[in-house]
Amino acid sequence: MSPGAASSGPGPRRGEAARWHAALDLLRLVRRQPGISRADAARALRLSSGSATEVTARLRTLRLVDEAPVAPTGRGRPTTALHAHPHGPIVAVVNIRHEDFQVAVVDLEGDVVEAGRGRHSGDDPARLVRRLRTILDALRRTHGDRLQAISVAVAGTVRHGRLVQASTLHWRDVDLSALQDPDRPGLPLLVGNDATLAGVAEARRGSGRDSHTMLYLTVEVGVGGILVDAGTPVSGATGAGGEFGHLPFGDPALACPCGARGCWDLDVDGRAMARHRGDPAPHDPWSYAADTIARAAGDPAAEAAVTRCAAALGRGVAGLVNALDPDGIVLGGFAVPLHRLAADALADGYRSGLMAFRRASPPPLLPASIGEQAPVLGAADVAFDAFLTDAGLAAWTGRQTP
Amino acid sequence: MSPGAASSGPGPRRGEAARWHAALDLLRLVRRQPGISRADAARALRLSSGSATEVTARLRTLRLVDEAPVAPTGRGRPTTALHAHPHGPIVAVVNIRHEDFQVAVVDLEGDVVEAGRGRHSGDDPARLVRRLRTILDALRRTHGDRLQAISVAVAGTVRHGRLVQASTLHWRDVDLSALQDPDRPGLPLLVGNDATLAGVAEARRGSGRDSHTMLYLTVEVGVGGILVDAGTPVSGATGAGGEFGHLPFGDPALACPCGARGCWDLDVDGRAMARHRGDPAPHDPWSYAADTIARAAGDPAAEAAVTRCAAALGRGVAGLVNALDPDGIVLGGFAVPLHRLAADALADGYRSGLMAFRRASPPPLLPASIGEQAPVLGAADVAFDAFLTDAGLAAWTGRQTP
DNA sequence: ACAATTAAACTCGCTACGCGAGCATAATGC
DNA sequence: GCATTATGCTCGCGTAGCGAGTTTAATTGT
Repeated sequence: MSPGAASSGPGPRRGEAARWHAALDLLRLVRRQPGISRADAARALRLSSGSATEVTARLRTLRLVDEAPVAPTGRGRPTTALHAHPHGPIVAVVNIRHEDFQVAVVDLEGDVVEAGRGRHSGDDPARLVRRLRTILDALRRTHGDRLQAISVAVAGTVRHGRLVQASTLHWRDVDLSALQDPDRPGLPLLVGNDATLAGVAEARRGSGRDSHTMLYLTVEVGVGGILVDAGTPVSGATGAGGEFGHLPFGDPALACPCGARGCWDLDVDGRAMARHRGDPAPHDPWSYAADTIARAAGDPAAEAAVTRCAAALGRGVAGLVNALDPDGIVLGGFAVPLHRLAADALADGYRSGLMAFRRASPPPLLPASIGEQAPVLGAADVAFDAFLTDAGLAAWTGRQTP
Repeated sequence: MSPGAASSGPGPRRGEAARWHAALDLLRLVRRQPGISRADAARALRLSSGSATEVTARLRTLRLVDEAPVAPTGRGRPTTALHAHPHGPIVAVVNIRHEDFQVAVVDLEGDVVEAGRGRHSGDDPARLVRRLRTILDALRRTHGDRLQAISVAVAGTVRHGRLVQASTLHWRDVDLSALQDPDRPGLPLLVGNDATLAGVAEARRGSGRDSHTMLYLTVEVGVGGILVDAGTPVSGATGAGGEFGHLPFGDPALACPCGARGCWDLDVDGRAMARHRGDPAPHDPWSYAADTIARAAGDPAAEAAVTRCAAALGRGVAGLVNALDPDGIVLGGFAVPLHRLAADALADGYRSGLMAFRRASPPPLLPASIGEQAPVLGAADVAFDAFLTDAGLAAWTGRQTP
């Protein structure tokens, strides 16, 4: 595959696309910096003031951006602030987690305009899918044509939009295409791994904001994450990239439920803590890890288990830094308390695992800053990435795509 | 960092850029498919025949493309084949290896129009740099303004265009910016790791041609490589990505010269073979590996050493597939004979290290198909990537970049 | 040999984007 | 109140790309 391949597939023709080029750039900018002034936007996009007038006027009548007066800051004619239009495009987001789910409606600015949640038993994926369909149908009815995509984050491995493995959910090979709306067959349905999407959100809006290449790592049951390069997740050919927990950093004698041996997963989560404390393998490694971390302050065995996991985490992170060369590492899930409670062990494992030339200025380890909403915001981000293209805008403006 | 960031830096203004958009796309297409017919190109770029006429005419007068008549294949007016212009832009490429170097001049099509090579003692990087400067100066004099970039591939770790570590060359922190031409200070100088650039060439023109996300791995002294996603190398924040050999897949008791422990490097190359054969650590692991591989046919100890290295290679590849999700793996260097001589051991290590859901259709292991020229062609590829931009084209057409 | 057919290149008027220059407007500062 | 400053608006101009019609160079059939 080569970059710069011309789109020979369906989509608007060249001239059409060129005409909307500046408009697209402006929308992307507004999404990245909501409330940016029109004057600043014109400078950033290198548009003349005449063109800026023309483009914003066009986008206003299309209900894509809204212009609000802004309190004057200095001399000169005051400018206006650009925002998502109150009746502009929105995406519906679902985040399927271990025992519950979140639903949200997000606008172009990344604002959550509507949010809900619910619990699920987890034993019947088909039932959950039906339930989510009902909720999404209701959203479609209230929001109508404003809805431009459905984006799903799920706690499991996703390939080509299919959930192929979800160990914490005890699901295998669940087809989520039933979430598609039959009344709007063209409506894009995007499916992604929750850690991948959380990483996207952290890279664009969270602790990874200033990194060019950010490595996101989260420990729950095992290790998940993603490398986000210039805002784009490196999720491989099928979308299943980022399963860093199944790199063989650990003891080859230990078999992983994934089918391989010596997986890093087994060295950093509740299962590792149980081994270190001499307990049998826990049924619920997540709760076991939470419990061990809670006890670490007073209980020496728990503290030692936490320390050993932190060291294993640090060593693995160092290996990934050697291989992938990020300039920022963002930690989520249990990696945050591991980092807090055993900073020295983690830093030692990290430093000593780095190639010597990297030790002068190793990339910083930062705790995630978005929290529970991260997968939701990341899912909205990738959905708007897909919308803010020639084809997506063509659909909104009513132009047909041949 | 977010994608779609508008270029607020220097470069041609928007209107200028838009005007050359189709021309750029056509040049990129000609580079990817030299000799493509004008009619096919117009279809691929979705240009009307009128626009195609206009664009090609413009590019012809600018000495960027050349049109040659083509033997008619069927009915209808025969079309013309698009090629790099014989007086069009070229890049100078240098590949610095262990004991020798290659120099080449490559055109837009990827054809090597001039090639040379030389040996170097390796003990004095400054002397080599001076020598290369002389050669590059001569190239500049013969080719004049046709020269659009200098692109350097080097057998070592590169960060921000600086060579920070080259263990086989026994160099540390060499500044290659002296290769810059003082008479043409604007001439871009690009520096990259040789395995990274070989991976780019394999992904675009070699065995990885049909992969979307290709993992390139080469064994020489240690393991190098790169993940190439949609033609773009994922080389991290500073350009030092792809050092997969320094992932801790191996025995933590073994110290690696890089400063870390348990590096994969130590399990797959000549050093590993020496351990397995009970020999002391070789001074020249490359030659030791070559020798062991040569003996593997008859010598059981050598054969066993090769088999163990192949198994270690397979296990590591599986881990990388789990983490990065490529759809094609291209093997270079000693990985090719390891794969040939111990196919079963490699395949067993590979299969058993994969997550279960990947085993149904694991990405294929393919030998590299370009060979020695791969770093040179890859270096030319990235140089032309940089040239085929608004700014690069502006420089060629004589427009000034504000 | 000479049409008929076919695919591609060329010509030309049309539309719309973005530019730039000039003008209008709304704030600050003296 | 008036100069200053930053911004938005108007309008003529240049150019890309389209599309429809025309021309050209090959094959295919009689």
